[in-house]
Amino acid sequence: MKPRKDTPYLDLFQIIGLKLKKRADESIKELGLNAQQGKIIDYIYENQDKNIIQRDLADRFHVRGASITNMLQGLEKRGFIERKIPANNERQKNIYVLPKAVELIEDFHDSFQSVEDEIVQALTAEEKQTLKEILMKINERL
Amino acid sequence: MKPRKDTPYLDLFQIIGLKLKKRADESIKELGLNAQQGKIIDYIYENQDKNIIQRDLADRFHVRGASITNMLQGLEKRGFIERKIPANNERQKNIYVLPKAVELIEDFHDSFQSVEDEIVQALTAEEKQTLKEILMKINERL
DNA sequence: TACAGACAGTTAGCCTTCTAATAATTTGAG
DNA sequence: CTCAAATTATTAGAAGGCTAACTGTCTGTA
Repeated sequence: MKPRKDTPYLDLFQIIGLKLKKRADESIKELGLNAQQGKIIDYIYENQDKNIIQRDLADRFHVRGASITNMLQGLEKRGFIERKIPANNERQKNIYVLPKAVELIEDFHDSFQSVEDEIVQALTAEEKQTLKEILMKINERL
Repeated sequence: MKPRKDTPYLDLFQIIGLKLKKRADESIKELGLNAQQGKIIDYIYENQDKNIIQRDLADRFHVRGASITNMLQGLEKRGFIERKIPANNERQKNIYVLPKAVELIEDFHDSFQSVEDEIVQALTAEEKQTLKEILMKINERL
């Protein structure tokens, strides 16, 4: 007899996603930011030499442009980043990390790395490899 | 040379989780609810004979009690559910699905099932099995 | 058995995301 | 070359999550 409802993959991804979000937020809370803000600062830092604009962040993090506007306004007000309108296109804003945020980036890496380790700690090397391949396959096709 | 930052599992889980949430919301939007509301109504329906209370929903869905209060107030106001204080404990509220919501449950199942299918469509039977085992292992230890 | 602490639920206020509408600028097709 | 359409960013307002503080009820221990 089949169960009336059976979506184990959807359920597992949702629950694991929620738990990871909470772990990640918790692990960098002491820095006065949340995980999403940490990820964004890190991404800006790694890419600020490529003239990234807000649109790029929205694409990379799968959120709407309006959400990026909100987030960056907050980070700018608190002195973590700055935005400059480039000379060649007045519609856009290039984004740069300020020293106050650069100081935190190593801490972000440590925090995210420790959450990463929690995910895979119980897996064998082979399981880790298999999992990564399958997740990439799913992500590509979704 | 190692990359300065490398959290592929955390990143993949976050991105896949976000994409799935959007797919699921989209797939039941026409019913006037979001995926979380659908999941909750479905769960109440399956368990209303077991005298579930709000605390149980908070645990099952990994959200705070206050969020459940909010959600259920909305669903009650719109006539999808009702809450009754049981005779033996005036602190609690038992939760029941009303006919207006029961009608939708088959549609929820179809919608969630189609998102489920999207997740695993590109996988072999063996990959599906392996993935489920690994996800369950990760979820248990998180 | 009385009452301190635990437990269930609610409220208020904050934060982050979303959609829809809007403004300003750039692009490209005719 | 021009102007309609596309692009980038912003705002306002709604929704849903959170924490902290609170009310009311129950429970167990001294």
